[in-house]
Amino acid sequence: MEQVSPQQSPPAKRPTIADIARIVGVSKVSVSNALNGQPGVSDATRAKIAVVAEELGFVRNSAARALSGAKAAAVGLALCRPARMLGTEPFFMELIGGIEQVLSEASYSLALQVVSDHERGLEAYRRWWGERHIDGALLVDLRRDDARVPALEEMGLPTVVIGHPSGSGRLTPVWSDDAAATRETVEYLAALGHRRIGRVAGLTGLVHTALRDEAFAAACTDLGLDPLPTVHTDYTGEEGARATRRLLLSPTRPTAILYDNDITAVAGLSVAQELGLTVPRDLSLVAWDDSPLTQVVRPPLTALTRDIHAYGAHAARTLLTLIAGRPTDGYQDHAPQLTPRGSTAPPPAA
Amino acid sequence: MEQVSPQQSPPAKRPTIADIARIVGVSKVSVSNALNGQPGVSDATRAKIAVVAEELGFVRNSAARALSGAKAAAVGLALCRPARMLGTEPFFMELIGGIEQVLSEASYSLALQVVSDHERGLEAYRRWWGERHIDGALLVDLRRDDARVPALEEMGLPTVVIGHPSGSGRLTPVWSDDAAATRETVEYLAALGHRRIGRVAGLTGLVHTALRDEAFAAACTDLGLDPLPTVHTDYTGEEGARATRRLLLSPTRPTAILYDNDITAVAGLSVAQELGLTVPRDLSLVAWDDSPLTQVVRPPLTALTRDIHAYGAHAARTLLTLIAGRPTDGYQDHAPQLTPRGSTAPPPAA
DNA sequence: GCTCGGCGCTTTACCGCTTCACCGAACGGG
DNA sequence: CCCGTTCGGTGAAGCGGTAAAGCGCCGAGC
Repeated sequence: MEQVSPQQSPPAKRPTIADIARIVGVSKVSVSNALNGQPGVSDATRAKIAVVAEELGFVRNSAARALSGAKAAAVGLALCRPARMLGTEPFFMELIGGIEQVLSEASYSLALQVVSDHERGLEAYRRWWGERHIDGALLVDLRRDDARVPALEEMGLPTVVIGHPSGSGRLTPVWSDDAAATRETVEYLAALGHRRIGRVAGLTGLVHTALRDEAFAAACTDLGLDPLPTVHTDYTGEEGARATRRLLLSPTRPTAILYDNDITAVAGLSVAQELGLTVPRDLSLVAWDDSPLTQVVRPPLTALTRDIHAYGAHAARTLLTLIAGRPTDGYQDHAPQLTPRGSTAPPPAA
Repeated sequence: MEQVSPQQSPPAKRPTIADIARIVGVSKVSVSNALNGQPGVSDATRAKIAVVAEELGFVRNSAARALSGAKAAAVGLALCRPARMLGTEPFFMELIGGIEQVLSEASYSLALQVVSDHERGLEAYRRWWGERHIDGALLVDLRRDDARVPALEEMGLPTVVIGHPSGSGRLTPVWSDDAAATRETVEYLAALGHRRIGRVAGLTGLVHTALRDEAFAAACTDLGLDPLPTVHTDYTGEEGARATRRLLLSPTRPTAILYDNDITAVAGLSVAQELGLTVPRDLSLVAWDDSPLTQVVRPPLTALTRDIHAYGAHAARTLLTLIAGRPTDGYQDHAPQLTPRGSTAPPPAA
């Protein structure tokens, strides 16, 4: 080989705690302890070590750290939604924002994977955990009899379920009381005089959809309202529009509709206007989840407001507690609050 | 504490190659070689090892692997936006969806951190790279004279910049031609007869905002249109509304407005309607970036459509190429296409 | 017949860090 | 003055992999 040695600059040997130890004149162990704030090192030594580490530009090798049994300082979240749909839903970005805020304060990072279905999501958790890439997991979009729950339980991966305790098994839940909010909304609409209330729901199969379905039906029954079928959607504007059209063209047209998210509600508003209905005179609308969207349309939508950012933060905080080995029973967030705006009013006089 | 012992199941010791080796009756090294497709293992042994690995549910420990010099199989993305704003912008979730899709096909994961400013973003990259947590990075929201560019260059971290080459230095850019799209839009509006076109832009300081500003100004000059001031916003609905109000109440009220994102455009539509203007009769609106939002409002908005999902996918693919050590010049995506809808029409007869 | 080379596998030696067991010196109470 | 404690610190032993070198064994070539 007469080839010139490749220009591959030498891998730039990074400084290790051994280097620091040699320079300062102490053992590796002391350096490790000093850098991790562990006891057993005098303040003077600690300071010297800090200085040398700084000037060497030392960065600890987390691989080695993880190998010796320390934490990975990351938690995993596998989102099971068709990737293209995520963009439309403010919910997840807000949730992630809240999660991130808490994690970054603890210097934890978030491993995020968007997967097509729950099996692949489970695979991701399994891989991350197996590789010791994460110390804990967050689970969302809980389904009835969700296979991921027993699987994660068995793996022994500290997990926080963002969803109702009824589906979280022995995993730790962080949830809000959707049933109460549903009931409150129905009562509010009934108080305005509505007797035919429609519901455009989210994906069947999701635990919270079922809970809202039940609470909605129960509330209607209790208040003696005419039962209307609930229409399920995939949360997109298209399906929201279709569902609304279906409800409004049925013989028992509702005078009010409760939507499971903001996107379907906004789409529903457009459909109503297309059909020549004036909101809220002819039709009242309520959106679940408030977002800038609801206030940007005319009329602004009455919405079930909750602080999703805080919700995510609570979940992250609970997970960190769990990872630290401290006991926690989970966290019940505030129920969403009804924020009346311009899209609700008494029904038209029969 | 008379509390029942917590369900904390034991840390669930995971199988290692040593376990497999013991069971199969070979050395760790043979297992390692077999599992990695290295030569030096007979097919028979290889098969036995595969079987045992499978039934043990073996997952290789990437920490140990990384320690011995292999890849981390992850890339990093630090988003520098106030966390609360993310939820409102479909752009990022779509982008992340596209990135994720490509990464997950390659079994790469995405390390995501939402940070408050660019310095902290840089810190995240530095930490990840130092810890060998990532093999490459994605950079977004490029600023003029962005300090992160030289820093990442110096670190030697393979990086793809999602943004115009003019700001990406020696890093690999993936971009689309915003200037062309801006010009096309102005020409379209001018062809309709508009002579006073307003612009509600994004954050000053971002490279793509500046590029659009320049292209917009140049197009107006070339076409001999009346110059109007560009109003900058932070992409939120509130600022979009304020900017629109300012433009519409100015003595030189524009007859058409071009917005830098969908949220501000939708907010602008509401403001126009509040002020008693009918869109598109009295005012034409164009949104940059199409999303379900633009089609859910009335009238549906004329928008600059681009496939953000694909954009993210291209970026991820380019980064993987870079990481693999194969050469790449970056990738120029299609320029956004103008999709005319109901929000644009000729201006009112003067 | 003896060397040589390749195959299939093992042994050895780390990678950088943490945990564990232990140790000497200083201190302080009885 | 002695003994138990605390403090500040050390050395060795891995964590789970991988790279490199070594080692029988076999068939081929001179």
